[in-house]
Amino acid sequence: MNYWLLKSEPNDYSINDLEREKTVIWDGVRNYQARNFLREMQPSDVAFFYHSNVKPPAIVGLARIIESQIADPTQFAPKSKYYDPKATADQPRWQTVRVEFLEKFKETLSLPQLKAMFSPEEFAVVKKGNRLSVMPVIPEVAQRILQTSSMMLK
DNA sequence: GCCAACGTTGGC
DNA sequence: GCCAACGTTGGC
Repeated sequence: MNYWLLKSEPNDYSINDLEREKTVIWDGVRNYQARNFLREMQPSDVAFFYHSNVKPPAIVGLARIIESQIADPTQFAPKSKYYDPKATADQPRWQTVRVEFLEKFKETLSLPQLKAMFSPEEFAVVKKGNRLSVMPVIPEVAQRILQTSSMMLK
């Protein structure tokens, strides 16, 4: 089982949206490095849900990957801003996953807190200028985040 | 709102 | 294949 981090601007799609909808196809990723990570995801993997472009940016909860290797439907939709004319049903260019809501942290873990806990080498999200919206999380980092968030429940 | 740090595009 | 120009992300 692997851990991941998924960024989303809450104005666009927040953890509350996921909690309400239960599951969602993580569509609209149009960066090759991020897509390659999406292709590696397997059902039962766990993703940290990160809110970007807000004050403060923070990890706000957990989601689980429940279906992998989904062709991102927006690539076939001419009216979508994510439409890709080079994609065909036979040869989709953008694969993604379906995630389900797991939990919302009682206390979120802000970017300043994450910077205090982790080096840029062990956790890329704290690296200055990092723009990647999908990234792996090494087990040591995942465990420390989970421990910290469960401690804050008390 | 600013701007650093990218990723992409396209001319050559 | 190089790289300048441009566009986007996202922290601050």
